[in-house]
Amino acid sequence: MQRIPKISESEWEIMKVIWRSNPITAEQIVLQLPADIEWSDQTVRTFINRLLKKNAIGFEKSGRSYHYYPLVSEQECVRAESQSFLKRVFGGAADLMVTNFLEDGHLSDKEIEQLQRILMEKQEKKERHPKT
Amino acid sequence: MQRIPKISESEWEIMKVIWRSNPITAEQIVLQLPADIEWSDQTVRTFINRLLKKNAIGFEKSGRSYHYYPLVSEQECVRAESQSFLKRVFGGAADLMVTNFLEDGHLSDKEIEQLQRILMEKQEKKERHPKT
DNA sequence: CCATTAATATTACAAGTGTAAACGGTAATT
DNA sequence: AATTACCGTTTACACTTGTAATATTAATGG
Repeated sequence: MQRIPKISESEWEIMKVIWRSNPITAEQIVLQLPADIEWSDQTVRTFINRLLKKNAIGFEKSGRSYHYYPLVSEQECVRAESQSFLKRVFGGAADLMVTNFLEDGHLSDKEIEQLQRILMEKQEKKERHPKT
Repeated sequence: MQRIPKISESEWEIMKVIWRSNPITAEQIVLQLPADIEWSDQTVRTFINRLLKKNAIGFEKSGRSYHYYPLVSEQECVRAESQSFLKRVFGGAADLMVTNFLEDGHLSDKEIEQLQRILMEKQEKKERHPKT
């Protein structure tokens, strides 16, 4: 049983809501899903149930309804998905991927400047901690 | 019928081979798959067939065997997958994604320098073509 | 020309996904 | 107390994916 369960596209939407605020009831999850998602209540509950089965979330009973909370962190899920994506599409080469994003115009000028700041910081940090 | 078909993880492996060299026979595809992939011939042919059905590849008959070639470019598939990944995991925010890759230590120092060069170039280009 | 063989095409089958409806129990309402 | 309304659980069903085995067709060697 691997640490991080495989989370499907739809399930990601549920998880994002739960990570944002938890513990949370099924009803609230439905309400907090992005407006462009139009799933029936039942559908949402199905996804919640599958996430329970996968041990991606847990719950505590509270009277009539359950309050769900994550059992895996967003951090680790993002990392796992990123690795998988990276491997599938770029054969694992992270620099290739980032380069592609830069070249392919996914990023606005403002975003590019932001990145430059981050890179700068990283560089400085490196210089202050040589070979760490 | 959308332009870019959805290509599964296994199918990506096939596509990568076909993009690298085409037209190419099924036999050669089997041979050129990464060594760590151990699929039976039949499995590979199944994937090839599914890609045909999806119109991701085409073929020309040549005697006994077919020679396959891509009908969609790697560029557009990479772009589609990236968009999908971005939307699923980062809610579409490309800068968040790149930042995450930087922060999360996926990149070596050398790669980071490389990126800085690319950003630099982009910046320069922008300055030479103001508001283009 | 026909049998052999090699390559493609069809079929199989379980697990995962998207999308719900139906069922069941418990709490609230009449 | 009986009924309703709500919430979670079970069941459903078609499509995709991973992983092949089997069937069919076409080319090639005799």
